[in-house]
Amino acid sequence: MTAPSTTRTSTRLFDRYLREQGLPVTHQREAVAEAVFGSEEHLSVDDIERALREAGERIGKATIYRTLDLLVKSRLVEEHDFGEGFKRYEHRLSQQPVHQHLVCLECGRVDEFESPEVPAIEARVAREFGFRPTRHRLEIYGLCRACREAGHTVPQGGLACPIEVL
Amino acid sequence: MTAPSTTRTSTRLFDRYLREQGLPVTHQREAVAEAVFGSEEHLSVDDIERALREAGERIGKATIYRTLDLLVKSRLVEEHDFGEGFKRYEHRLSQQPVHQHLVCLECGRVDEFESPEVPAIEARVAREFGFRPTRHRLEIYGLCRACREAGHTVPQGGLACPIEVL
DNA sequence: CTCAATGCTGCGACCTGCTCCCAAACCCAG
DNA sequence: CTGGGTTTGGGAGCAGGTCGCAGCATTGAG
Repeated sequence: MTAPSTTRTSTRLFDRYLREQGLPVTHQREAVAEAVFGSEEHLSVDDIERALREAGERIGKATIYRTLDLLVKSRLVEEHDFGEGFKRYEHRLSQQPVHQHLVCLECGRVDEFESPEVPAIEARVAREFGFRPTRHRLEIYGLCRACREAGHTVPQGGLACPIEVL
Repeated sequence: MTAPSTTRTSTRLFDRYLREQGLPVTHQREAVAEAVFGSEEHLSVDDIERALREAGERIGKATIYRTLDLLVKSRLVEEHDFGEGFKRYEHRLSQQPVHQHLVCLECGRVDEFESPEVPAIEARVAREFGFRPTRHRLEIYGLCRACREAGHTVPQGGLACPIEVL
């Protein structure tokens, strides 16, 4: 694993968080943090385990899960669930703090986009429902350019228009 | 289970779908369909099993899952994943065909709202990324009015503003 | 620097949601 | 009604994720 200076610096931020919380700064925690900060992808736990193994680290999966919880609590890392049956993790440094996701149903590629409309939607809903929003997610699923140009299609095959069929 | 006429009518639609696909219309399939069409909630598989048991039906869970797949394929039912570790199912009759969700982090209550902004967002993203959208989800998580008034808060406790701390 | 106390680690057992397998039951065309 | 292909059900199996505990690393006090 290449560890450019930004990765190290990010890990220091996590170290600081741990100390602020009175938690021990352990080698394992730093290794997991480096793995996450060292990638710009949306990593599965499996990806993280593999990266650690390739870096020569031997860390139990329980520890990986526990450390990811801490990283999420520290707000340095965001947890995502794209409905694949497992979670993905993405660090929040060097990226727009708020962004939405574009998920390709064919190849699994995830792109990010900004949506300035969302805060207004949140505000309107908060007013109408007396709801206090803390976070949101907007995901668009479909075919990315590459898969579309490769001729892939998303299977549908349901009723043409179920509600009007009656 | 009370089965008002709309529920029955919905089940007929499903029967029609099955016949169109050359699939047998079985008692079990109709019972699962009735359970889903008979509720306005966002049902977990557990909810559905319970409803069937209360209705005196004894149906294996494999059959429930298989039937839910068919209901989703027929487009009469929508599948949701609110990040709880399991799926929820909601029928699509007698409701606005496109709507977004408001999920309370305290009590799990799910409300629905419309968001006319979303189609424009989809169109913009399609243009910018060469992406062909097929579906989307917009979910806002937070505290519903009742939980807010009951004094609940959502725990946060991370770095105040991690990125600027450096 | 040393040591004790605190709390982390890692292993494996466990849990949960969900899928697979196959004999027996069922649907439905003829 | 009968035959043949499909579905069903119950349990085993699978994958992601959590838990419990003995042993050990980190930390802060002295």
